[in-house]
Amino acid sequence: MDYNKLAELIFPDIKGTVGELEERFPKRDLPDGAKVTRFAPSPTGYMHIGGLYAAMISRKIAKQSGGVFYLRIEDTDKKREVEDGVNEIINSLKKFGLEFDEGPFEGSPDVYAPYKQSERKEIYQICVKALMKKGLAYPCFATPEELDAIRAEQEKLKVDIGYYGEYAIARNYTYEEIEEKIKAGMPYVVRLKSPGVAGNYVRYTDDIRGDIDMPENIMDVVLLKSDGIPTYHFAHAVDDHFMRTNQVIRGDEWLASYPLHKQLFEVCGFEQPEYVHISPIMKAEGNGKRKLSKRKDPEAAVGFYQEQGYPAESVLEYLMTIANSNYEEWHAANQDKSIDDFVLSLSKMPVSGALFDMVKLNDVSKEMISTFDADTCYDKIMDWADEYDKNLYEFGTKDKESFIKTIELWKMSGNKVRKDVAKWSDLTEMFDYLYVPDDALKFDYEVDEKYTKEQLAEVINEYKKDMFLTSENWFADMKVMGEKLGYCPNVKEYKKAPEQYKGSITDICTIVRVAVTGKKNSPDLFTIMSVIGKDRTEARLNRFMEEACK
RNA sequence: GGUUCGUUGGUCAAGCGGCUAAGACGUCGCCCUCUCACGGCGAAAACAGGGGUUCGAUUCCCCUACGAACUGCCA
Repeated sequence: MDYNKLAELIFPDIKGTVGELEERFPKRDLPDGAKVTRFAPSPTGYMHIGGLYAAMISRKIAKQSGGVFYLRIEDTDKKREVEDGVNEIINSLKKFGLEFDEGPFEGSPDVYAPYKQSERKEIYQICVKALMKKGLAYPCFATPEELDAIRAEQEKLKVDIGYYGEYAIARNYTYEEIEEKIKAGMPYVVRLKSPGVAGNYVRYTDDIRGDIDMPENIMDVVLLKSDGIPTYHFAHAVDDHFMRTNQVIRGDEWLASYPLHKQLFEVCGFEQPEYVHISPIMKAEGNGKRKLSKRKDPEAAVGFYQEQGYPAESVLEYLMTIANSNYEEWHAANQDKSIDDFVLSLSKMPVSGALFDMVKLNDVSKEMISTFDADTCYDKIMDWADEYDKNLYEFGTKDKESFIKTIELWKMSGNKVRKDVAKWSDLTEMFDYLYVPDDALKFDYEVDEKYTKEQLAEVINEYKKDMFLTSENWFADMKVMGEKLGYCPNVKEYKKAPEQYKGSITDICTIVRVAVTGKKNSPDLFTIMSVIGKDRTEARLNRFMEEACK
């Protein structure tokens, strides 16, 4: 077979050469050890938390080595595409401080452009034509039905499933046969003529997993689909070569296709990038765990965390603790440094998938928020509320000063920091008594069953007589009042002889707290009452008498 | 079915032939304290199972079980 003739038959209009491409996309001029990494999503407009995780790691590896982090859009499958999906990806990553050095956006350097695979059709075809000239690619006219039949046969015989060896019927067509089919207008794909040999193994070294031996690829995979667009695998080889990626960081679902990718780079004459396969983020289900699923798990979407109002810093911080478990320790020892100063180590990444732990995220986020000052909180809250909580936004806009006061209230108790808030949506849930107007406020009083209604009423009635809202010695006054009613002013004393009292100062405070806030846990009660004011406090005490003491 | 990967407390995890098997979150208890918190101290809690190799295995090898990924003209 004259492969040149075949190549011209299939690609009469493709004139470029691989050599020209090598010149057009020169090697990057970077210092030794600089990593070129990329984030390469499909433009579905959906950001998965795992995608954010991968992007964070890829960017970090590039940045800490003085390299380049770029965005490439893998839009070879039109069915997946969503309008404006690209911008959504860029914007949502931007919110996490993950910006690209290059990509399909305004202001990007364009040496390696275009960054959308759909705009690189000719580049792929040049490469396929070159392969065909070398006898390493051929057209295949098999219909889906024929392929199904092959598969069925293979299943029956219990041999490897796929298009290879003796099953690769189109491999042996003569030029004349091919020409005839083409002229007849039969649709076809272009397949790799795999040089792989069954029984051979290839060794792969992964920074995370170490050495892995896998069978060499023997499949004649599809390189170009019938519409002339490349499959993922081929596009990966061509793009990562000509965009000069030298470190591919990707999910471990790609691990199994390493032998194919290695072979593709080899037949094309491309230098191999390094690969690293990161484990997915999982979710518990029943007794086992599974990958966070777009369809089933709302928390799989990055948007979920934005809606809930988790600061971007918190999410990143949590993801970093998953990526390198020594991060927490490092951060504790370097509290003045930022996450950008941490040096991520690929070899310390986990090998098996970690369960996403919302409780831990909350803890990380509480710590994070406790380090923000009130003004920073204000800005972040308003950013969030503008989109997700109009009432809160209005409150914050109308009276910034009192709003800041409420922030200080839940951030600090005296001079001690509090760590109640993990996400901004907690504000209206945990602190509804501060942020929700009284007429819209629903109290679900968290009263302990140990208190009788009469007991509650007695304390509230007594307290109403003099709410000492302006008192410097509010707590001391509370003690006096409690003592009058038979409650021990000192917790230690009370514990020594509980039978002598109705309760302790703790009970007095708890009862008033629940009456005013509905909750048994709150920041400094006195300050709360000062913030909401005397009238509202009194109204709430009355309401409590109505709703909880009868 | 085949290929490959994985399996340390409830969760995330250190560990790389010799330890009473770190730490973090969560849980529980105690202490501090002008209530709630914050903080401090402490407790319970783990090497999937079975064979080897070795003076000695959580660490190395094999098998089993369980889990995961891949096995497309989707990425």
